[in-house]
Amino acid sequence: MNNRKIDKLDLEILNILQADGKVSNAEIARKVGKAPSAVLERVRKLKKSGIIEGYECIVSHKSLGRGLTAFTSIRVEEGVGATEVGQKLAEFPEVLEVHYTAGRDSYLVKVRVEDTEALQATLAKFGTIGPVRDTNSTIVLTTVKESRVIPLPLEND
Amino acid sequence: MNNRKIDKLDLEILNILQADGKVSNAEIARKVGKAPSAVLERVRKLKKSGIIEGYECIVSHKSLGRGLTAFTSIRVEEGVGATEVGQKLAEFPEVLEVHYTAGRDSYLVKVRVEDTEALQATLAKFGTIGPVRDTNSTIVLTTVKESRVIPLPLEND
DNA sequence: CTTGAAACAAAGCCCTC
DNA sequence: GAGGGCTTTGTTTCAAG
Repeated sequence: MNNRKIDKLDLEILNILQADGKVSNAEIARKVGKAPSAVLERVRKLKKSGIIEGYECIVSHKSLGRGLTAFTSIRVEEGVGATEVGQKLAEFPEVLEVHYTAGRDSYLVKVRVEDTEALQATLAKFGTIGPVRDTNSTIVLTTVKESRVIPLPLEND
Repeated sequence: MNNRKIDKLDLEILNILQADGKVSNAEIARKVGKAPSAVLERVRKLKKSGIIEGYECIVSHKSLGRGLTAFTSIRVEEGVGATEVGQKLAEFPEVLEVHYTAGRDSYLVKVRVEDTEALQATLAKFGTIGPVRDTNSTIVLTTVKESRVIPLPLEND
């Protein structure tokens, strides 16, 4: 979590990488008009400082029997133990996201499973976690957009 | 969207790629005990058939002034035009996900912005979309897990 | 940040099974 | 059809300026 100074060239590189995580350093170098070794050094520093968190291969969940996405709001017993609940929720492989949210003490999790039957099984597992009071699921019918690309300001900070 | 037959070797390759989107074909080949050219051919077919959707570079939003994540439920006028609303929502760069959900006619969107002020501005923009009735936002305090890695069954289909 | 050199990987071809 | 081995091209990586 090092807070390095990010300049315009870093932002350019990050934008190119966000558009396609598989571009080679050589091609980034061509696009920004610098030598490949210079770009390599930048990318390495961005990775080391935690600004680049990693690279993910996006696999089609529909093609692989995980066609059902649901968002489940989970109310937990107020007070202590809330953090551990989040950790336990994160351990389920079918739970892709775990967010602790404001408002009433609750988590919002994104679940990706095969069908409604599997969702029911997952919700039942949630119920076995101690401080979990109740759950409220919203089934996704169509996903129009799903990305992690964040807009980067192209001026300096 | 070709429905090819996925065998165990494909699943192994996908698991390795999901764990690290930047591994080289050569290293995958070493791990699965096959020649690099064979793995390359598999990966290409997986990409072509849509099972591999792409590769994303994950950039730390906190490091780059997008520290606020919110989930906003958007009720829309029932009936026609619902799809266009989803498309319009997806055009906002700060809107990372757009899901059309069951229940009442509504979208669930994930928004990533700088602060609450920016969230307010985004919500105001949502309001200018014709069929949008009202919005309901949940602020994320802590994100415990955020991934797109789906668990792959290691037996054949 | 650039250059140049060496190690490595990608991608195409041809061969075998 | 699918994988193994080879070759060429391009990329990564390091050292030195």
